[in-house]
Amino acid sequence: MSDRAAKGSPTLEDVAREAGVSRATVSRVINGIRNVDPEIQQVVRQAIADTGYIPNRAARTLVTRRAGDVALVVSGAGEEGAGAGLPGDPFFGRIAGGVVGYLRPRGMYPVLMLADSDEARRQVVGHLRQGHADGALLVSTHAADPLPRQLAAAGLPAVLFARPARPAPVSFVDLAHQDGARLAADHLVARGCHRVGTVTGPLDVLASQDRLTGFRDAMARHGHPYVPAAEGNFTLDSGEAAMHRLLAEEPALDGVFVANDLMAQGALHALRETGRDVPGDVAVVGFDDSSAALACRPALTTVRQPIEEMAAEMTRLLLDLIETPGRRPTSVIFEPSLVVRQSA
Amino acid sequence: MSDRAAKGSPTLEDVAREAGVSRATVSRVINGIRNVDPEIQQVVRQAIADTGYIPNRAARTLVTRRAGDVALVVSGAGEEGAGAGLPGDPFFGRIAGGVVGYLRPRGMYPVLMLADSDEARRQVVGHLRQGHADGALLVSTHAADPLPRQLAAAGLPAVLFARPARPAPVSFVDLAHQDGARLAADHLVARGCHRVGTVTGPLDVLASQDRLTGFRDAMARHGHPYVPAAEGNFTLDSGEAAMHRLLAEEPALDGVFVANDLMAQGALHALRETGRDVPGDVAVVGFDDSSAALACRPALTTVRQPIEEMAAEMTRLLLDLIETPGRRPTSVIFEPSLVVRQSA
DNA sequence: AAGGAGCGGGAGAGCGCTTTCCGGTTGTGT
DNA sequence: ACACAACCGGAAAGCGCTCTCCCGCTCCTT
Repeated sequence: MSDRAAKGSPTLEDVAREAGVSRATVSRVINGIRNVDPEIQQVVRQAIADTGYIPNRAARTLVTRRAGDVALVVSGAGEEGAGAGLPGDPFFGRIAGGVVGYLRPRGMYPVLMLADSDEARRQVVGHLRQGHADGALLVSTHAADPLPRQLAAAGLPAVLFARPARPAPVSFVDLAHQDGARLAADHLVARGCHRVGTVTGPLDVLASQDRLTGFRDAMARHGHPYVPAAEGNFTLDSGEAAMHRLLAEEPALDGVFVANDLMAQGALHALRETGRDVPGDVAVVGFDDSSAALACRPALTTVRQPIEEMAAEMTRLLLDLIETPGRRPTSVIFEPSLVVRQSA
Repeated sequence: MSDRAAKGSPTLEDVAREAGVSRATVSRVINGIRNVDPEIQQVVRQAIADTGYIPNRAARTLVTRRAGDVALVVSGAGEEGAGAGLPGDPFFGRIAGGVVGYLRPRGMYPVLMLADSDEARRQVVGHLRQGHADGALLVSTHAADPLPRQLAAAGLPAVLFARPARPAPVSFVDLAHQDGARLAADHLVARGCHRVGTVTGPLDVLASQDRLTGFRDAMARHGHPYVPAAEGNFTLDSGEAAMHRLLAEEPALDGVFVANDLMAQGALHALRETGRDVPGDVAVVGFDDSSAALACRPALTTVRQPIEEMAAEMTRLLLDLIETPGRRPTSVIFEPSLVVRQSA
């Protein structure tokens, strides 16, 4: 122990010598591959403990060609467009939480990468190919993100959060946005709202489109063929502005579905400014069940996305893909649920 | 090209053959170490381009004993205590943003690790020692986090975000919390507030203590020997409750300093509920300049922490430490600034 | 009783890279 | 001119691990 303390951490070789067996045997014990005499196993384990041996990841990766962790790529964050992306986006934290929650019990960790420019995307692909990670979890904030294709072209396993705008043979998880919108519509109608509008997200985002069409379809089924809509871009300010526009078009509005909670918070401000009571005069339903929903007064009734579970599933799919490279792309769609609070 | 396409990605050997030089020379060109004849360099670069060579990270790590990335460890997130930790904490996103911003130009990425239990902490230390990362950036949400010491004991380079509760020979970055509190006090006094109180963060957190004492000291210098305080735990609800308590003690309050924006948002709710106008009746100053500050109506006047810069500096310190192992611990303290909006 | 299947263990060949050591060439000082 | 240094490129030794062979043993089969 004293002699090898000088030469850095112990290696397999050291353990083997200590246990009086070969490197191969120690490796087998560690990796639980093939049968090894229980007695020898015991000796080896003792030797491992005695030497304080810790396997060297790089050496293992070199021969197995497995890095043993995955990349969590946030694409298109800082570029022009909606939310601030990574910073301040509570979404990101929840996704990361779900990913880490699934990975950790398996002794893996995500490598965080941002791809907010073409240059950055190139770098990300390059690093993945260097073996930094075995695959990528991709969260695109942009509709036309080229990264999914680039990853596919490089033959790198990848799973997306949200269906890609341009169809591609890639696995993904997503939410049944239309069903969520329907939940909101049903709730507003059940409350007795007659003049209902909606504040949408940026319409170049699929999720926004789905929420809008889902909402309109559901309202149509309830006998409301026309639903006024104002487009926002998922930020609080844009929600406030959109709400004002909606009120200008339909001053007698008594119910509104807002495509995310942050904009709903802005809508609440607009409603208060114009002297309307929520939920007395106007009922408001948000989307996401983010922390913003609880920060609102009145607290927001909202459509919940099970982000953490979705992130965990996304991770599961990726590990599957890494495990079985030939596997065909899969998609898993989650069902949203309505969380009723004070605003509607 | 055709023959080696079959056997996976090209290696140094392939490039060397293509360029008609030895592996060593190619390696030297790639790493820019020692002088290599410019002409040969050109040939090698061409060969690299032709073969589409990408260096294998594991092999490089194995011999250089450098992983080439760092861990971003969030410690004590899910455990009992204040904020939800990672999920939903906008802080985390901003820190991550600052870290990635500094790392990316250097071709590095952070590995995200959560340490929310003793078991998890053990795992984190283990993985770092396996060579997963060369050092750790540690964000502790808990006062008495054992991780800094464990890392130090394992001889792993580490830099903390925020001064550790128990003094330790570790580098860290922090904010001059007292100065921030003074900024708030000066502003409130300048506005003509006479009856001023404060909502503090959890007092087992150093930052909370500093903000409180800083605020009290500054108010004392302005001739206000006593400042009523109510303790919150950095959540919106706790801020609202604390504000109510403060109002009970001092109904004629005309100014309040709240130790973070989220609680300030709650305080705003309490003030509105009790029929007080902000800033007319009561001026409110928050802390952090987080996204919550902008979500408030009126928008929050707040003390800004340059989180991104702090995170970048933290990263710089860590890379320094990795570069020069013997280096002594350093600390860098950032100065806050006041962002004046509508609430005060 | 003899042949073969099955199993547990060791030897050793790499995985792809960096880096020391060496030899040959060219430049420099006296 | 000659010794010496500086410089550049190649050969080769690993870094620590996995995994394929291979060998010797036991045990079952016929």
